[in-house]
Amino acid sequence: MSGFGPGDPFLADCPARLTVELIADKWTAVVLYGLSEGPVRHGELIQLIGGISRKMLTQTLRRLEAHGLIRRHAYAEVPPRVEYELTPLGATLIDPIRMLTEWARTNGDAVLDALDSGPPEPVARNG
Amino acid sequence: MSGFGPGDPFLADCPARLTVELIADKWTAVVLYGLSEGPVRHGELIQLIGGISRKMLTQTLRRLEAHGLIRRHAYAEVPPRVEYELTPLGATLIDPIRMLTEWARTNGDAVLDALDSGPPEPVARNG
DNA sequence: CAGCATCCCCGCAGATACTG
DNA sequence: CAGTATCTGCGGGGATGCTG
Repeated sequence: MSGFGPGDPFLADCPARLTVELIADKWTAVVLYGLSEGPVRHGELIQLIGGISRKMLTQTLRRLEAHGLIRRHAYAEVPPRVEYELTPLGATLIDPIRMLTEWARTNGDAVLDALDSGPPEPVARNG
Repeated sequence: MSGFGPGDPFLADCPARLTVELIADKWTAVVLYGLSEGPVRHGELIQLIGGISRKMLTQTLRRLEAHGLIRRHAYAEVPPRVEYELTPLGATLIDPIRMLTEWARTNGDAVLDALDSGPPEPVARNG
């Protein structure tokens, strides 16, 4: 069993794990998606996304910037204006992310139904 | 700006957020991927994935089961044998996940390069 | 407006030991 | 072998206040 090769994505210390851990964050995908239509300001993202704190947003943006997925543009104005936009590299991640949203749109209800249907066994799973 | 509609995926309290938060977990995608080729035992997953603790694996499996993405099969044998497999619903998530791995395979190096290139500004981002 | 620093708490996740 | 229970720590992440 396990037809996975040693260099197979995802398992063990393969390159794909990097990406997963990059995406496997509450906000990463959401932020990237928020930038998918062009440059957006910090404050706009806050409202657009909804539910994210300034701290988490900045943190996420910094990480994405460090990973080369987005670019930061600070304009020397008052009041300050800072825009973020996808890099070409970052833009390539939008498609995969969009697939996730498509999946959600299609199967979201099914997941919710499963959740409602209640846990198979209340407790005591041994044996 | 923001050509996103109110019901648009990802932003605010849209359905896609459910999926993101489902996937936005260190192990969810990895476990699903591990099951993508057929039923796998608990212990096999541990070794296959590498780095996950029994506790986290069980926890992840339970959640996926609750969400209707995987199914649990416990065989009344000694020693006990338990297999997990994707449900049809869960199987539909493999494609999106695979896209992520494809992306990683293609762009993983670019991300690592960006990381090495160092942070744009060492410190003091204000202004 | 954007961002950093600080404080603080809750929960994730590892380690360990026990049961069926 | 599979799973649970308990303890513990570390860090994620919110709230707040200050700076440019």
